[in-house]
Amino acid sequence: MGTAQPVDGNYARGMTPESPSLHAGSGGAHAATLQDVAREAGVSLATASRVLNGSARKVAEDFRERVERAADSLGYTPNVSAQATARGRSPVIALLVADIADPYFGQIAAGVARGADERGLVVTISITERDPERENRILRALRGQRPQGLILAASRADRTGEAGAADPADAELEAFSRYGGRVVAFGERPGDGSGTRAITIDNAGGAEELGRRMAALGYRSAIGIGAAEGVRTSDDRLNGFARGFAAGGGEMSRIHRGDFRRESGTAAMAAALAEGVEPGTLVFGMSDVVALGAMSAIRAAGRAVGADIAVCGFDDVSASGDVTPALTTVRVPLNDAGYQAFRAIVDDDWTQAPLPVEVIVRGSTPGL
Amino acid sequence: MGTAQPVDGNYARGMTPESPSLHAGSGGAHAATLQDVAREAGVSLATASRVLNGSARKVAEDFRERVERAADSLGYTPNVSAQATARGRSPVIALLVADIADPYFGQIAAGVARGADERGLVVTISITERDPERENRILRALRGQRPQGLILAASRADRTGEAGAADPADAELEAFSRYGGRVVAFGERPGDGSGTRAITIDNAGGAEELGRRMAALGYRSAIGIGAAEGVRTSDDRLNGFARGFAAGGGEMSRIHRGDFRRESGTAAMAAALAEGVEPGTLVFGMSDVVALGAMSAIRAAGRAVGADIAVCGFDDVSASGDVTPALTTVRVPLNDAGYQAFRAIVDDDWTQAPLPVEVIVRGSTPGL
DNA sequence: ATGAAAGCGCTAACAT
DNA sequence: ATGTTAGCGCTTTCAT
Repeated sequence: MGTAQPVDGNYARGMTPESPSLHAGSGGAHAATLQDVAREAGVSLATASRVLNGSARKVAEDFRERVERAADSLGYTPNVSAQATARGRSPVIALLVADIADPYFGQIAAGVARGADERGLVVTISITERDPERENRILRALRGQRPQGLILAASRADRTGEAGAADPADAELEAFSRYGGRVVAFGERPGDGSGTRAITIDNAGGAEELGRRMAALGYRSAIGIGAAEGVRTSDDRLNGFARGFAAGGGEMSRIHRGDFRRESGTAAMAAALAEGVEPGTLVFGMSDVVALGAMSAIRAAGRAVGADIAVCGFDDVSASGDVTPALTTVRVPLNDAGYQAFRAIVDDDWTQAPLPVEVIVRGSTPGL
Repeated sequence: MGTAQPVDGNYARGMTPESPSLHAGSGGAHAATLQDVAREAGVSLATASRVLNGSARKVAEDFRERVERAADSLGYTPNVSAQATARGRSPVIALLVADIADPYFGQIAAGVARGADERGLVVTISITERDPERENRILRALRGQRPQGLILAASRADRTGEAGAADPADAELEAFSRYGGRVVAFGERPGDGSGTRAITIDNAGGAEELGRRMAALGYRSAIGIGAAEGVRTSDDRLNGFARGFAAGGGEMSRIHRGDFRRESGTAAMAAALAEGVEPGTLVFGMSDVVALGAMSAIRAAGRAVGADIAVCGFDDVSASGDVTPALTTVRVPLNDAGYQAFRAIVDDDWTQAPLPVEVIVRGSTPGL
């Protein structure tokens, strides 16, 4: 146990679905079962099962062939649910994201999917919409799937835990790992005594370096745009940036808070502009998506991004390279991070491979 | 049959997972089963089952309460796989996309997920990477899940079918619908006598209108950037645009082909530039992602987007509004389209709701 | 090496 | 209204 197995031994065996018997039944026919295959091949259920799944070779060559031919001609595909109930474990990895249309999660999901495919695992995806209650509901329903693993991206997992504050989700997660499922969370989980594994991105370090570089460019005053206090990713990035920026002689004058959505960045920036923003000020959006929103607010206010108001973000989602001026940011290997999460689920002895972050200076932060 | 049912009657009943008995077993404990609940409640398996699932109320109030209390205290969650094997149908919708990190598919996926959540259905996601062989493999493996439905976004479904050319995937899809699953494809499927339902986006119409508008803006010469010939979405958009543009007195001089990826747009545009592009020329990228790639190639070549070389695209992904100049495009309600696909699966009597496309003129195509 | 048979957790007749 | 019981399709002892 622990090591994932292919959902289906014959995953790659080139069966031809257009075999005759497939076209037999019309209306509500039923898919061929193992029974059907066994009968057709004139062998027992057990033998058919042994052939069609990777159990150590114990079947005589001629039997094996008969079975394979039968399976082929019937267009047999193992019923995953049945396999799961029989085996007591199902070949699914459940992925929880806040919003799959957000490029940040899209990248992560792509990485997870890439890994899952390698192992013939199925990935299910659930959307939390950043609503904790919704997340709890989903978590509970997910447990019913008895997935091999659970990947929490952008959930309340990403919060600074108040010591002793019992999160109902915690119990749920514990139940998960107790029953053999592995839980992987993006961002450190505070009170995790349980088997939860964490995928950590060096948010603080990357942001600090960014802050330093921005100070070196000549910026001295910055406005931060972040999520609510207590959201770890946001806090780490904001604090890291402030530290690096201060080290270079700059100062983060104020922080406007919202959430991770683009509109939030727009609104925060609009608020900042309403209070007045000096030319030469630097705006640090805690994520590219938010920074992009801020850029649009800056333009909407008739100001210019760059020499007038500089902007930088974090993540390096693909849109960041497309805007003009292109957005200065910190590149995060999100796809790899997703892949890592997958590995954290399937590898018994897992240690996170480094996920190097890298500052990328572009036109949105010209030297002063 | 046909109408989807919630995966779990007690999906929303607020159970508290942190109940005592949950913490009983340590190591490889097993999740509470219906048996456990029935025993704890002192009722039969059948009664427990009846209570815990929505079957018409036939259970006395006190029994019902006893069962619910027991389920609650044991932290019971129905085993979805077991339910699926017993019921003969599983609560999953399988979504096939080319690349989940692509905003086009991300939006669609979000719409599908939104719908699935309404019905308590699970959505699994598979990545084809636009590789037909890979897609076939996935299709075959997916059949094993016996999903209620299959949503094909960006697959070879989106190809002009050569009459009689037997696509191996076709047989697979037919098998799907024969066995009760519903198949929904984005883009018309040519030879679909089978139960395949199609989500159609008015690519030709939207592109035609775009072409007209661009001609009205004064453009007379356009370069198209599209996918390989035979890819329906691309063809429809290219042809529609050419028609509208011609109607307004313009002419699409040449077409550079590639695929749907951003880099493909960059490469195609680079090729076009190498051949020489007159100022005042309009570039129509068959999708925003491709158009964005083209914009970057234009800049890389030291040319300017807008008055020098105008660019327009199709889809209105969110990045299109962020670039400067912002990209003129045709807005497609992708999220709604995904939701529609979901409905096409769960509604027996389904007819596609209109998915209005709308031309959005922005700075990348200034009037001449 | 092969087969018979007892589960896996749940549903759905069929009794009572 | 409740309980009994035979499946669902597959895996996996346990005999042979």
